[in-house]
Amino acid sequence: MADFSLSIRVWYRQNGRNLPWRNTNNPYFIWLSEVILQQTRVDQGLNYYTKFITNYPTVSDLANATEEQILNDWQGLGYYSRARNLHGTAQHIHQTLKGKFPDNFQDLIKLKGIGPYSAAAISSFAFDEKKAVVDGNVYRVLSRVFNIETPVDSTIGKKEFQDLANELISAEHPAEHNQAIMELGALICTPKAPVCEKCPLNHLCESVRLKNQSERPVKQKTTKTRNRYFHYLVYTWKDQLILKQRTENDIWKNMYEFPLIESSSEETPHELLGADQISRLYKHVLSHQKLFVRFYSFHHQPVDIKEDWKVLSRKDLNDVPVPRLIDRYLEEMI
DNA sequence: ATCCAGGTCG
DNA sequence: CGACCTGGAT
Repeated sequence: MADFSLSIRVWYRQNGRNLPWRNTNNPYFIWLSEVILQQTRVDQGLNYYTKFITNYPTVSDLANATEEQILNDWQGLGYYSRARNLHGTAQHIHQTLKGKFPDNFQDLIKLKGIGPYSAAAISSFAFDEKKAVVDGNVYRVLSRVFNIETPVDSTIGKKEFQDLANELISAEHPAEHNQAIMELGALICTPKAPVCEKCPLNHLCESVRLKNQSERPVKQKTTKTRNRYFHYLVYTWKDQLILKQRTENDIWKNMYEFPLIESSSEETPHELLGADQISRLYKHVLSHQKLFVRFYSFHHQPVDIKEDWKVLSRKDLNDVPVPRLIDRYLEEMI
């Protein structure tokens, strides 16, 4: 199957996008880009990548920042554990590893926030190690070209696809091969309406022959979601308002929100009936939860300000990391 | 309004 | 193996 790698690499040289993280060998920059891109589209990730290499040009800069600063710059990207792990790993590299960035797959995968995909990506892109990446794009390309029905979200499937990817990767050009297969998945072998006419693999693709592209890849899990009912207390007076940090192992850990009453129904809790204003119902969907949210404004100071409440003025809002839901409400409120 | 994509961790 | 977030497509 030397044909596979050569075909996609030739195609990639002609058709690959020119993205900023492809013009560097700096492992720190590549690490940043891979973590940002882990669950994010390129279009959205671009601005964050620029922001991060500007604000934190070296791993030491990242290590010396506060988690709050990093979460704040990460705000809006979602999956905030990525930002917390990024910070923790930067500190680990800066302090324990004395600033020496791990330079091989085995050491990279030990780091918090770096799994098999990212370790393969960084080790191949920055150090030319022959490690095959397997991400969502690769699952799609391989399941179609080889007509594989094993569910990609099963333990057995993960191994099967990783093994196949390992067999296909070019020994001489592992980095280019990895870029090429992912780019093919992103631009040609797309989830819906793949552009098979332009695909360099169409002559050997089993899904093209069988016309079953829409049935690949196979996934088994259907995610269950639960409903939650949030009632936010929005105290505003003069230029001040109150936020509180989420510290539990729950959604949005270490991000800020208004003081919260959570209940088991959409019904307004009685202690909030005296609010000066009640917002519309916001529906906010997460991967495993659907939030039904109302904001209850009080145009005065709270009677007692709890220990863990943070009083701040509106101009300081930019420095506090908040989830998209809170950000959206603030935009509408102001 | 509903559906879907996407790596890592505990 | 279930949980984590958001935005884009339909």
